[in-house]
Amino acid sequence: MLSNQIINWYLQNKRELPWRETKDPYQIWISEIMLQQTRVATAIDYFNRFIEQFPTISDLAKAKEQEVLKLWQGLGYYSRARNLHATAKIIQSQYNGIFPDSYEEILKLKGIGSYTAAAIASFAFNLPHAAVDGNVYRVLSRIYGIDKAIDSTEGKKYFQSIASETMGNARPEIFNQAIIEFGALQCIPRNPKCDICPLFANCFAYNNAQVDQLPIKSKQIKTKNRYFYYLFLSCKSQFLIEKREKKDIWENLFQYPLIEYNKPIPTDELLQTLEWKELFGNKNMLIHSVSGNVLHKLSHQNLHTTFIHIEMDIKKLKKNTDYKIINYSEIPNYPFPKLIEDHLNMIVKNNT
DNA sequence: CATTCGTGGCA
DNA sequence: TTGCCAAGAAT
Repeated sequence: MLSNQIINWYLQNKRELPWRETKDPYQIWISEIMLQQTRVATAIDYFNRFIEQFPTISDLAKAKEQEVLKLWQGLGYYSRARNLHATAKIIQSQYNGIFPDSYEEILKLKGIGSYTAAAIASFAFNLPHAAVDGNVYRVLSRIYGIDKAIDSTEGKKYFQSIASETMGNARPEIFNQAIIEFGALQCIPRNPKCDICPLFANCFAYNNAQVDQLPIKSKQIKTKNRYFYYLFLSCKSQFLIEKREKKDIWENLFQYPLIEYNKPIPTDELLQTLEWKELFGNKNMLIHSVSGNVLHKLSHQNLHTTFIHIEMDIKKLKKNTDYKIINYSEIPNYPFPKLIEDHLNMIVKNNT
């Protein structure tokens, strides 16, 4: 039986991971959110720091969102952290601080979709729901030779039913862990280890030379270009930051004052723009330096970034704005996108 | 249904 | 190098 083969493989090959040492639904929840679109190797350190700082739902519910985002800094997809925090507060107030123990209730929580609900329901409560993630799509598509697109509504529904059938009467907790781990270590995206695979004899893709063609994805990602001009306004060891509050990338993270264009603009033209004049008027200032083009690539965007370092009396800028003046020593209190964090690290390094 | 949301690793 | 992709979810 396929489920037994996968489970046997798992029992002999599984990794020791911090979230596998607990049955606490809170910790399992945190790990599953972190692991969304994120590699295990990256998530481990973030997980340990997170649990250390927020050991329980109550601790997380009492925290400030800014603290949570700071712990999340560098992980990406920051809505995960915002939803995590919001959900902790809801569990605290509406569920008496107790993590819900049914699939349907878990699925209602912010930031939890069908995969994560099934993962938590099975790992923490051993409920029979097949957790279908990218690994499972890959494993099932290859074994059964399924050519339905994994990013179509029809395909998702079909794979969900196949996964449930494959799980059968196996223990949900073990089976879900096993098939995910099998996909992560053995049936990997590129150059899967078919030569040492215990399932190759019954694998459709292997026996029909389709391993490299499965799974099928229908959509293609397209990226757009944005042009960021960040103004690093400093005075001795102080500088200006602002909070990003629009529905865009990096919501509720901090950055320097930003002038954005949809096409590149020469620095001398930038000095003539309305934004620039509104910001500086006739104030006394010195352009300390202008960086070269820094390319920051996101999944759907290329950010062509220029950092303009200006030295001036920044206290004179503060009126009528949401800008905040902070000292280098306060950097650990504010969550920054990696693009900004990297620049700050360079600045601090050059001034100490 | 298509798009958007980060960052890092790998060939 | 450049593109793909990783324990997906929300809109």
